[in-house]
Amino acid sequence: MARPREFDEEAVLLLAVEHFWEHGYEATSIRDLAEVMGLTSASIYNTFGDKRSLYRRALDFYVDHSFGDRVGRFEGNLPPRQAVEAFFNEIVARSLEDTKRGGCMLVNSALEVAPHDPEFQRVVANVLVHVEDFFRRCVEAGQRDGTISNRQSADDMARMLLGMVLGIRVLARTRPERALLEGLVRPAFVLLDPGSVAP
Amino acid sequence: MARPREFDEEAVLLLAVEHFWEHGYEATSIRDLAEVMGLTSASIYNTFGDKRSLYRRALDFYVDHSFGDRVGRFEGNLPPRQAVEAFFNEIVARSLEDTKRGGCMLVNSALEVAPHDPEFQRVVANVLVHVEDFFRRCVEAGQRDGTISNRQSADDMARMLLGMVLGIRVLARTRPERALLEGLVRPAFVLLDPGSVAP
DNA sequence: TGTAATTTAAAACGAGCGTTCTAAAACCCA
DNA sequence: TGGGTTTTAGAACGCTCGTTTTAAATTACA
Repeated sequence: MARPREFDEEAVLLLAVEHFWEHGYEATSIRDLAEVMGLTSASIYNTFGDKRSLYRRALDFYVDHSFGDRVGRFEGNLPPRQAVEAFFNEIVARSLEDTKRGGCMLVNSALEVAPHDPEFQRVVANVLVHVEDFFRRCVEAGQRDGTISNRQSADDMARMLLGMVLGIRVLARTRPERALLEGLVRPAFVLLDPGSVAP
Repeated sequence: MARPREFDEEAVLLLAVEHFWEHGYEATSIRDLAEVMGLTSASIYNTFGDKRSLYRRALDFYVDHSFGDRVGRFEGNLPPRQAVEAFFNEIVARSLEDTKRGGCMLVNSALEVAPHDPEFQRVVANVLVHVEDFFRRCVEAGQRDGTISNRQSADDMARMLLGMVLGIRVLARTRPERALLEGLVRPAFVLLDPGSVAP
């Protein structure tokens, strides 16, 4: 009936993700994207709609393949305490090998796009809630099996862990130093340790 | 000899700070700034040079009047443990009353400008080092006077506190919820408590 | 009071922006 | 093989960007 596409939609979307991830929303032009994706602007608009819609697709793709994937791999496959530690170790490792200096696209979106765009604010906040929930489930399970301290509420522990993740991702983008990032998580892990007793 | 300026340089710089702070670098145009500052673009270029130089001046101004001011007010005037707590309490309070959703201009710069601009990377990293040093001095002093636990090294404690600050400022921009931010800092304060003993 | 110096106001510059339009090209089914 | 449909390529649109220019306005000092 009609002429078929000459490209794979997911493949070019991934290329868009990588560029948005590294350069952000405002600093990326449609012409930049066309070059990186190997398409003309007409093909981009035909396939993804306008720039904002493409960014939305890119962000969703990123979230599914980073946070979403990570939670899925660890939860259930690891004891809760190890799941938390694995989550942090992977984020620190990712941050240290991030030579493109892209940081975390979700955190970047939280600061560049979300504050003045209600839709993106909702999307970003929703992901952060999911990460917090993951931490809370881990902490609750760890408190039950005795691998995580129950001196603090699971709610507060999850909140703190969420804050640490975000702090790591900000720090990593201007000071990607191993000693700094690894030293940062040590006290958090100590706080998880059971057996600490108030004076 | 010559016609004098019709405006106060510091006053209009503050107006530029407020706009950059809320909207970021890329999304702010010279025309936006001219309107906000009540100047023509020619006056802006005469006084501050190009857009990037003005942003640099604005960021320096912001840092001096937020982090710099805060460290100066607390260190020396408060016992070390209280200095840390006051620092966090003020940041949480600021974040919750931040109706403009500007977040922290330094964190914004760390993610938008610094990654691809060596000069700004150096500036931002330098400020973060100063904040970390402030925390380290507080922890060391607190460990000496017995108000802060010495189970963790002052280096690691300072790193964690720095990470928490950045995490709060990111979270506050998409989820400015009191329970979240206040719950986030509670475990950190518990970690500071002396008297906790390993099992 | 006139002249040199500087700041203003406002127009103008070229470049790049997001987006759309016009044709030509490529395919499937009749 | 031809007609209908979609995708391509690339020019084009109007607009805004950062920055500069031109000329009028304003001052201090000779």
